[in-house]
Amino acid sequence: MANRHADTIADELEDMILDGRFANNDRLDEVQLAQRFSVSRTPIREALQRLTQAGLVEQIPRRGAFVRQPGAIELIEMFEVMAELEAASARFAAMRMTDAALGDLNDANEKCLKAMQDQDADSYYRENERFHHIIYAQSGNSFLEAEAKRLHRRLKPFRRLQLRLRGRLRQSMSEHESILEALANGDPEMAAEVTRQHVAVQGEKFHHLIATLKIAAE
Amino acid sequence: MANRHADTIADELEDMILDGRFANNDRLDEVQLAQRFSVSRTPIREALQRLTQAGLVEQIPRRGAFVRQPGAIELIEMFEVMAELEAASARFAAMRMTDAALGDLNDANEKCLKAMQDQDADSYYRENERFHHIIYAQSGNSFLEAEAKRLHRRLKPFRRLQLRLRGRLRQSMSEHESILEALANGDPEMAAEVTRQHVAVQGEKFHHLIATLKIAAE
DNA sequence: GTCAAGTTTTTTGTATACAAGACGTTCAGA
DNA sequence: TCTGAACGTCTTGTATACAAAAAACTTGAC
Repeated sequence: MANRHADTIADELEDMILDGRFANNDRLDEVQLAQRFSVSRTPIREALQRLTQAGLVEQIPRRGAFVRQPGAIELIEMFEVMAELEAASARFAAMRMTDAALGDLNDANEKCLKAMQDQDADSYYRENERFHHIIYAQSGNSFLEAEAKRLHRRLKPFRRLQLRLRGRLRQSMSEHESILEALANGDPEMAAEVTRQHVAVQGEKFHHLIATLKIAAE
Repeated sequence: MANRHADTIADELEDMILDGRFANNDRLDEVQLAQRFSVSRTPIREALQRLTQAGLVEQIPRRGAFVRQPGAIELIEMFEVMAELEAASARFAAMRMTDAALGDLNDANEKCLKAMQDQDADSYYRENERFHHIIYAQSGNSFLEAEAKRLHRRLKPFRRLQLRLRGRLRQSMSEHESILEALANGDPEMAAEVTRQHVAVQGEKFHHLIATLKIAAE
């Protein structure tokens, strides 16, 4: 986007935070990071600014930058919004998408199915992501696509978690089928509703998961 | 958010861009801005980074920062997304909102009506904004509220434009009534649908407006 | 032993200095 | 006159220097 160093540093830090390599409220020391990346504080500060804007970091004046992992409530809220963005994408896609794209979507879904049967988690994630990204793109609304991708990426590590729940994968596949059907039929309302449920249930599953973890921790 | 100078400078520049005080593709010279704000380039650069993240400015490596006014297509896309965010807010609000908030909403709407009768544009804008912000807040989803506010603010100058169209104000008021009714009845689907239309029509009106301007310019 | 005020030490925020890439200009050659 | 390459200037990106504010530590009184 802008400069070379600050740019790549921001990306790396973003990955590190999203991968959970920092605990919540960890302080990101500028000089430490500068040494770690072998640059001065300037590009580090620019990177931290970017992460702050992205909501991954909170900067408190004269205090420093702290990683800001979303809490349970905020995550549920984010899943709710994600469900709406996906539902909107699907509604538009039902009206606007090309036959070629529908073919791609089918392809992604079949590969998802195959990955599930092969117990190939990495492949499943990749194709599942492709499935959803195709829908965003086929909304015919670049702005919506960008917003959906942004939030999708933000939620990525948490989606991974909830997919571990027993039976969730199979259920998810069946939901994909319904989405495909609605899109193929060009039924906007159905596509929106089915997609909303598909994503919303992820949020709920996630909720169950953390509730379970909390109980287990007691 | 972070530091004092860069912060206020970013806000000022944002206002200037949103107010249309810069033409599209205007280059924002760092030293010029630094002199203008009586600071060094450092806080200017931080401000520009923020504006870039907000989508108001495009930074091209080794070339500089350019103001990036959204084109007609992008604006229509943004209105489409705004309609979805508002519809989602309204759907949740229909299920979650308090009686007190419903009263506030009624109050805002009545003041809108009065402002329209008084031809008091400023007052109308203020109360209309309050009306919508109440709905965001009553979605019970802080994340959604924040996203809606962000986009709402971004579209502000363009909403102003389209409201100048003949008869739009009266129509807008009648749409508000429908929204209120759906919310009062606690009907999520109706609230979502009516709200979506209310905002979507703004996008369409805006489209008409620029089409008209284009014709007039020929 | 505890609390508080003063001092030292860190750390952020800003200014300035320096390096390197992009653009414009000029001058030579066809 | 047009093309193109070398030079010079300008601007961005990064490093460093400095100032101010906050945190941490010391010291003294109770």
